[in-house]
Amino acid sequence: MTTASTPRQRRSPGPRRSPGAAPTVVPAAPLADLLHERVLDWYRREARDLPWRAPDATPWSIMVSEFMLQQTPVKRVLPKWQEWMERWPTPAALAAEPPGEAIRAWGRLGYPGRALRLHSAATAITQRHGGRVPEDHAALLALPGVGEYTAAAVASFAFRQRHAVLDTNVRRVYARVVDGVQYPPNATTAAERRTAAAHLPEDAETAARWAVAVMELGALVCTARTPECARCPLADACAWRLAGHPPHDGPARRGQAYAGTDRQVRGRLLAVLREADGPVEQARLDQVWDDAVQRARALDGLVADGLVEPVEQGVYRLPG
DNA sequence: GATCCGTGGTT
DNA sequence: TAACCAAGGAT
Repeated sequence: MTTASTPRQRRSPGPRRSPGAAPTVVPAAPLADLLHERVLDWYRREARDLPWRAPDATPWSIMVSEFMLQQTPVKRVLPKWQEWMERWPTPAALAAEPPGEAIRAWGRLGYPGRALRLHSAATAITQRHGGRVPEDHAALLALPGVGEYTAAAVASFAFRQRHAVLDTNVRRVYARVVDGVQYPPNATTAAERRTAAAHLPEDAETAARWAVAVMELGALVCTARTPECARCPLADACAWRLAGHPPHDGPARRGQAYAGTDRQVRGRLLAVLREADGPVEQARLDQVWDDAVQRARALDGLVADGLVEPVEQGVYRLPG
């Protein structure tokens, strides 16, 4: 649900503190306004200088960054995003090439299905939206590979709309500051959406800055393992800190095994196809994994997912 | 709602 | 070192 049409909080034009003045009486302004000022001030000072946040970033470049950043760290995305923007500066440019080129250019970012969906999204944008990334939240959500988070992120970051942008960083900040727990639930809950909506600034532009600022706070200060509360602008208001940093209560979140899984096999198979110029013989694919049953299952899965295309019996390539 | 889907850096 | 973590999405 978008929060754009359901403003839940007033924004009273109460007296502002002079910049730099120490907070004296906290309840003077609504709590939310105080949090906003703190985080926005912090963001002004500490935000990373990321290219997709630059004034000349386009909605498309922002959307590409969001796809790449789905489960992949900023540091690894940066060089690949630069390459993509030079090669495919518009959705139409990407759509004009076969999907296999997107998969190849995705390199080792991981989850290559994202590359395929981004190519599909570029095609849809070119065909259905005149080559321009749609501003409408529902239209964004309808694009392949665009889910709740990405739709809100693009609408907020690119089009300055008022949406709750709930990523893992933001969820962690709210879990700590508001709920007083170390970690958010495994899956996003309705309660979390309500919390995020309730803390969203009224004004759209302010909401957009708040969205990226809270995310940045979670990424740089309120980190998963070793939060640096000493640097946190919300430290004195954080329920988790005030409660003495109680450890996560409940079952440990199960780590995702990788070694020996189909995913690892798929990764190796696709790596061979990515690095090859053209179609690849079965014999070359057979070398990446001993277990023939698992190997065949992984290859079938790649074909079923549209990441690999059978050319003829025993020959495969990236989709053309 | 649980599982699957890559890859590499950090602790 | 094994486990954890990283701007999620689809089924």
